Amino acid sequence: MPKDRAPTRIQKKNRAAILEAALNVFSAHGFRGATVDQIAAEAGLSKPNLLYYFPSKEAIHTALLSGLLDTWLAPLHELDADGDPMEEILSYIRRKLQMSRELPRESRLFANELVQGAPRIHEALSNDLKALVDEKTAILTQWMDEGKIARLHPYHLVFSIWALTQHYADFDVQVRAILGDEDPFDGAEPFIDTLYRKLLTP
Amino acid sequence: MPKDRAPTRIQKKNRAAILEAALNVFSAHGFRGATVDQIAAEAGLSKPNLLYYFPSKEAIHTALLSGLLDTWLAPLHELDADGDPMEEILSYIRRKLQMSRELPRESRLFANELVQGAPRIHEALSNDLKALVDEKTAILTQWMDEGKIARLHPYHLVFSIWALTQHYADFDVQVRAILGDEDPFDGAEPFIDTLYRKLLTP
DNA sequence: CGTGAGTTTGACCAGATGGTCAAATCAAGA
DNA sequence: TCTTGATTTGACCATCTGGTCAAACTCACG
Repeated sequence: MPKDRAPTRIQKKNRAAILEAALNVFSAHGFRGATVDQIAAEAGLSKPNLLYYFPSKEAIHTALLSGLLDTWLAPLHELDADGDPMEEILSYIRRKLQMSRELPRESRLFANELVQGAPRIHEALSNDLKALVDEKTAILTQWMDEGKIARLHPYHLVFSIWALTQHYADFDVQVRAILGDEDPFDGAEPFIDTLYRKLLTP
Repeated sequence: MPKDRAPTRIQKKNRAAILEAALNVFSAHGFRGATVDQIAAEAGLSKPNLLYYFPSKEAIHTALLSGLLDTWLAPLHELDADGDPMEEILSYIRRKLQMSRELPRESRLFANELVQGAPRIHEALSNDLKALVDEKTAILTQWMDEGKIARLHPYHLVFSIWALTQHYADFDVQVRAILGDEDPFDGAEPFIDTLYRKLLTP
């Protein structure tokens, strides 16, 4: 195991390569379906060498998830209580949809974990995520109280945004099987935009 | 392997027990994460005995998926071109949501498969599912042409229904982590109902 | 009851998989 | 250049896992 001094050039490069490879493999096969050999091969390292940088498969997975959680929640963080309500929400949705488009592996990584009961991130859900959502739904509720947007169950409003945007990354195969050559996101963006404009208009 | 005559009493009982156990295990851990021993134990059989009824793990999975596909698509099948457009769509949505509530294991079984690229049901998606969706979106399009419901991209309308309803089964842990004790479906039903009333009203 | 088909199982196997270790190789600063 | 810590690897191990098989047991029916 590398000592915990300042990471060397090689350590930086290899750790990054491992996490990148792990993202590919874990998002495509889930934790149990991924093998250390596969990750090592994809990172261009031998298995013992990979295990020199991370003590176990579990450790790689954990590092990956916790490293990406911030990225994943960033769009919601940006929701600003002082902005225009409709614009704030719609641009949150656009950011979420863009993440599904540009970071589908990350979306599927979390989806895999969640579908199987989130054994490894249950804590983060009940703490960080819950806190963030509570903070932001308070803003939504205030906007509703002020009559700026339609009154709706704020938690379910958030769930609906997650569901509609992440669906395109998580169930990509299904979407494409039905749409054929059409780009999913070309149609999704205006559709979702229209949906929320109608829904949120008081 | 049992001969393919009329199945005996014991064959019926054991096959059913195996599929029930397999549904539990596959939906909770995915194909790769499930073990034959686990399924056998949960079905109350020894592993060799289980493999007397199904030739392989793969075969159990396939039997399960193809057996459930009809159930899974039934709500959409019922969408009736001759009914009242708004009522037809809303009751389709209610049926879908009810399935998420009552058959969450089935939902997660498919979710697991889809998130990982649907290696085992890709064909069914491109054939059966695609055909059914095409048939039903034709009805939706006609209703739009007649001005009975708002004009929207019909495929994305269907995707949105799947996303919003299945989200509650597939990502149950996350939803519950945020809602706490509140029953997810109590809030989801009126929310989704309101959403589609607003969205579909021309 | 006898019998043959249907059912069940303990013992076993081969390959996959996560992980270890000592030895070899490499890199960078003194 | 030399030394020392960082890096890499081949060989290896224990366990898990899907699957096999022959022998034993059970059941239904004549």
